[in-house]
Amino acid sequence: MVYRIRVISRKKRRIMPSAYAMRTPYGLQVIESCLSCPMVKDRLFCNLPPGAVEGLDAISSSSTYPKGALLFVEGQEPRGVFVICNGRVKLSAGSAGGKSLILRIAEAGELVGIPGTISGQPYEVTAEALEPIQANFIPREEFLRFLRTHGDAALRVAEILCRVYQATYQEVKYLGLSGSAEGKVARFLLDLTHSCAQDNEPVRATLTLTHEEIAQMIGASRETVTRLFASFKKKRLIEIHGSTLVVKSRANLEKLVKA
Amino acid sequence: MVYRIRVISRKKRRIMPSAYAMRTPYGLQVIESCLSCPMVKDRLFCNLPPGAVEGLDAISSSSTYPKGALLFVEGQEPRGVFVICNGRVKLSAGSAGGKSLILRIAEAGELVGIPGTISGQPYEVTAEALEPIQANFIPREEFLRFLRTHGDAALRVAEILCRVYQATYQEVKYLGLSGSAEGKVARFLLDLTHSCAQDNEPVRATLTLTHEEIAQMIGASRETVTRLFASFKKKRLIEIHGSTLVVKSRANLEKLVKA
DNA sequence: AGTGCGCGGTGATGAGGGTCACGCTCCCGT
DNA sequence: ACGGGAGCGTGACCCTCATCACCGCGCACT
Repeated sequence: MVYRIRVISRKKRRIMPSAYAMRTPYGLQVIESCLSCPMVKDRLFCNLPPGAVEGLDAISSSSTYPKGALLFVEGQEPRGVFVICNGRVKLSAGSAGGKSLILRIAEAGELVGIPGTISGQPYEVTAEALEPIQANFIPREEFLRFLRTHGDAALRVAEILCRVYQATYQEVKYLGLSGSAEGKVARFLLDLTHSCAQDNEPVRATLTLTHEEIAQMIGASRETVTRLFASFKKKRLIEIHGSTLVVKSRANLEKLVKA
Repeated sequence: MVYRIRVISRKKRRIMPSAYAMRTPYGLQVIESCLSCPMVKDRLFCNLPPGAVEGLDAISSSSTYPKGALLFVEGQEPRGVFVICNGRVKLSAGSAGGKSLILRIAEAGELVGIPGTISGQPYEVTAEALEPIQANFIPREEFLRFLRTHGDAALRVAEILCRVYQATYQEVKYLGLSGSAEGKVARFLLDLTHSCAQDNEPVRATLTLTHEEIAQMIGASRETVTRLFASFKKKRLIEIHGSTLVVKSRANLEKLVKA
């Protein structure tokens, strides 16, 4: 049950989604404010009264980070909140003993560091850029002041917090409710292809995480993940070609989750 | 790894904290509104502008529930939010297969069911009264309308959501980061006596949960909890007299957590 | 080309802990 | 008084999975 971090160093990522690739050198500010760029997932602050978005723009500053950069680390005093413009950010928790657990992967449009920023408690997780990313930073005090004067934005933030909570809750179900490692991997694969609804059609997805990272997400060892992937392939449940994953039978995977 | 529910029926609780004991028959409304009664932990809606609390009073209705009553169950459409006036409420998640996992125990003054109410997603957990309780219910629509018109209350709700998130995050650390069952139980005991700060003085606490429930909180089997309690007693780390627990050495327990 | 490193794949091994199967002690209801 | 049920205690068994120790591959350097 001990998931030691085998490698501490920055990982070279083999798969680099070209959409996110940053051609600019580190530190160069490319977009003035990405609050105005399309927020793919959350659309956090749209539908706000006129003036609100401008107010946000005024207090936020955009910058880029190289792969492996740490936006903040566990236990740090909360400085503020980050809005991810593009790229993905890994949120993980460590423990004394070198174990590490990935809570979620934040994607473009998501907020990172809100719980700490709202509550004033130290950041509970460590945020690391999985790729070169661009993000907006909003300092805590300014953000809180903004929320106090824009009640509807506060409600929006509450909704976002719900989503963060939901993700964490998912993690709990991973770790606690799926009895076997087999069930966890199965559930992970189902979550990956969650968006595609049809039940028994083969579903494609892109596997952007290493076995090691998957292991840290579901609370298992790297070897177990490798072995179970092999086992699933043998059972014709999945296929893997390069970095694309094909789920052949969602129904059968679901059976494994329940078992 | 399968924590089957051995017993489904309502449990008779041996320890009944007299402070919470309801002398009134089920259904009788005792206090008109408990929003005005002391909110021990959260003090949720104090410091709000005049009129706000009254507005909340107007849309909330108080009632009592017997031990074992379900405020809501997992998967249900969110009807609204509950404010616990006294008594404790168990929030748990089940899985197909009879497994069950306790996420947290909500106490007097806490809100129950907020994530669902805010986000509109079905309740993710089941809320069951551990004792006869009294609670205020605020319907979803009214609550949202109230938040929209009272921005500062929305911010307060965001803070409360943070706390809910924190609790869930704790749970994740239980399940994922503490390698052995021994570590989990040790961490649980430390959390129990969390408030008492001194490090090596014996600390007293009241054990209100059964071994089975503790097992469900930390993701272990009932037998393991029993065995580890015995082991800790043998190692002079703790003592148990009736329902009171004495932690002799927090420092040594902390060593076990790290291991 | 050579070398290093990150990553995936696999076998052997062992222990931790889940499960089953009991027995015991309270406490409650009748 | 006497079930009966809920909760605790404990022994035996055995399966899962973490761990260690390898190897091979491919990419990115210089």
